[in-house]
Parts: sequence; structure tokens; C-alpha cells
Amino acid sequence: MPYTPGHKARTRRRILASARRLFNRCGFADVSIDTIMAAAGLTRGGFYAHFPTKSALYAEAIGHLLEEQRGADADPPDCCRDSRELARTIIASYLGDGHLNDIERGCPLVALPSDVARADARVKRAYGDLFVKMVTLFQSHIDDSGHDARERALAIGALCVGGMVLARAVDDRELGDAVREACRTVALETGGWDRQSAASAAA
Amino acid sequence: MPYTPGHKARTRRRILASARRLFNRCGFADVSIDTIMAAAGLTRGGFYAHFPTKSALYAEAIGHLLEEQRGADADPPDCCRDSRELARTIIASYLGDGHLNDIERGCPLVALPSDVARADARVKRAYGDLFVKMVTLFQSHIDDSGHDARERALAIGALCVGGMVLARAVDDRELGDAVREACRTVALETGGWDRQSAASAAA
DNA sequence: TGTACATCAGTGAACGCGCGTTCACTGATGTAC
DNA sequence: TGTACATCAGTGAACGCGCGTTCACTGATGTAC
Repeated sequence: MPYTPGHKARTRRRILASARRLFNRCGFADVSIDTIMAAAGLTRGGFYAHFPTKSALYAEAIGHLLEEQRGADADPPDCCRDSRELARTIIASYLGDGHLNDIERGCPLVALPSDVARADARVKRAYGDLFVKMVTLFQSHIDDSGHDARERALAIGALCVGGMVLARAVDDRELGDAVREACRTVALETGGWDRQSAASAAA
Repeated sequence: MPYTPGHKARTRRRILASARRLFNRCGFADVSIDTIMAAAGLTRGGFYAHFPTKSALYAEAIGHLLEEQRGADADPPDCCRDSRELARTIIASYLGDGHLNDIERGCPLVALPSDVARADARVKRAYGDLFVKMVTLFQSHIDDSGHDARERALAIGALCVGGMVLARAVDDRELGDAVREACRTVALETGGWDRQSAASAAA
């Protein structure tokens, strides 16, 4: 048994990480296997010892985005803050400048939607799972855990993803900022997380 | 002067129409000039008599989407209906089943966002202009034409685009339907167009 | 009205390039003795 | 402990294909006479 047991698995993870970043930045068609392997410090030929095909890598890369996302996006803030504050933070961060610019490590829901819409079922399923995770997170912070909490959470998800997608697709910085700001405001409203500031505005 | 004066211009429009449909369906990279020309009833070689490059066609195709959009999307309903009813109709139609399935003739804001995010400035500008047109339409129907009408219109635009983008990217039909329905509800709320049904629900 | 001509929209073969994929080979490594 | 060996992760040249682009040519058309 040459090489240590975990060796190949580690290399595989390195390829996946490199693919994730590059797909996020350039989409599926505009990234070559050469580029992915080079970014992982390897050469072309070794690829097929790890993945049967470029498409398979694509599907898996999107699936595996979950893990890295969690860490990057919602780095757990003080556990004592109330739900409202937490929701506020998540939304502000998601629609924030950092996320606008860091496409490679940003959320694939934002980076790849129209690419995924054309991809096969496996890829779309991975994308859907990620979106559901996001929506469930929002839902858990909605006070009114009644009948329409899920509906509100879905709309908040669409505001976050839609707002950032539009901001990235537009050439006009001011327009992009305005869209993100509008989505943030309406998302907080929709989740019932704006009452505090509404109260302080009235005071 | 052989051929009638408008001949070449007509052919050019045919190529643009074919390109529009195909880009909407497959994105930029996955459509060949061969395919576009064949769909227009022409052959490869003639392309460069009309456009200097594939990218130029891409930019122009997105720009020219406006015209066809108007007709397809908001086919003018009875001119006597009030603003609220009109806004309702537009949003229901945008987030409706027809638009979900007719990708080729659907709105490019939905079909191409992540492709456009990677394209050059000309393409992004065309995309932004289209979005602004959409937002301005919403804004004109918001009663409170005060300070935050634009903000609300921007969020409504993000809900429409975001909701449909997500519904198309997801493999789960029920999830997609739920997202669209949630976006519709919150969009009407955000525009202040829900009061009538709120009143009738209370009655 | 009919014919020869000039124009140019469109044709299709060809070129060069990059990409996904294959494959014979290399060389680093853990193991058996 | 030291050496020969078997394994297999990774290499890089090569293949075939499709695509964007070019270009010499064709043939349909309006015009001049």
C-alpha cells in the first residue's frame, strides 16, 4: 500500500475546492479541467483518477458547497443575541459588500442560478437543497411560527438571492447598492424583524 | 443596387431573433454561431457580414430583448382597470406558469443573470436598463408616490426576478411553486396592492 | 420589353485553436524480507 | 537497520472534435441600355 491511506482523498478534496471557486467565478462551460487541476497544483491527466467526467465534478462541487458556505457566511455570532438581531446580521451579511465582491467564496445560489437552470437533475437538486437550508434558517427566526412563516421565509430567501444576483449582473454600482438596500429593508419587514427600528423611528 | 434596400436589415433581425431565443435557453457559451444561423435559415459564413463577433451579437441580442418583451409580457389589459388591478396582473403573469416554462421567449432578466454577471460592460448595461424599465413600471403603480416608492419598486423587482430564477433552478416543482407564490404575496404586500383582498378577507 | 452587367448577400470549405478525454509511462512511497 | 520490490497517484503527449473566424466563390437581384 504505497502512499498514506488518506492521500488520494485529500487530493480529491483539493480538486473539489479549486473547482468550486472556479465554477463560482466563471460558470461551468468557461472553466477547463486544465485550469481546475492547475489551480489545485496538479496536471490534466490525473483528473480522471478522481472523477469520471467534468459534469460529475460539477454536480459534486455544487453539493459540497454547503460545508464551506456555513463557515464563510454565518460565522456564529454571540449566542446570546436575540433572534431578531441574529436574522438582521445574517441578512446584512448576505446582502453586504463583502459578499458582493467575493464571488469565488460567495454563495453559489447567487453565482450560478442561470447555469444551474440548464444543468442536469443532480445539479439542480443540490442547488434546491442549499436553498431549502437557507429558507429553513430564516424560518426558524420568524416569531410568528404560525401558518405563513414558511411563506415569509421563502420570500426572504428570494429577496436575498434575487437582490444579490441583480446587483452582480448590473454595471451600475449605485443601482446595485439601491437594490441590495431595498431588499434588506423589505426582507426585515417581511420577517417581522424591523419592529425595533420602526419603534425607535416613531420615538 | 441588387436586392431590395431592406433585405439585409431583415436578415439581420432574423439572426437577432434566433440568437435571442437560443441565448435565453442555453446561455452564451453553449450556443454556436452555426446553430444560430441555421435557426435563422442561413449558413455559418454569412454571420460576419452582419456582426463583427459573437460577443457583439450577444450584447445586441440582450439589448434588443426589450422590444419583444413588452409585447410578450405585458400585453396591455383593459385600459380602464385601476392601478392596483394592473399591478396584480403584471406580477401574476411574470411569476406565472407560462413564464416559468417558456424560457425562450421569457424575460432575459430571469434566463441569464449569472451569465450576464460574467459578461462585459455592454451586456451588463443592457441588462441593467431592462431591470430599470421593469422597476419604473412597478413604481408608477405604487400609490404612495412619496419618498420610498422607488425602494419598494426595487424590492418588488427583486422578488419577481429572484422568485422566477429560483423556481427555474430548482428540480422540485412544489418548491418552485411555493417560492413563486410567496414572492407574489409579498410583492403585492410591498406595493400596497393587497389591501383589497385583505379587506375582503376581513369581511 | 428584353438582355448584359455590376453588385453584394449568402455559401461552404478550410484553418487554427482549445478542450475533454485517453493512455503508456514515471517515480514516490509503504512493505516484505 | 537496510535493500528490493510492488503499487498506484500523478504526468504529459496525443487524439478527435467542435467552435469561432476567414475567404474565395456563387448566384439572385435591380439597373442601364
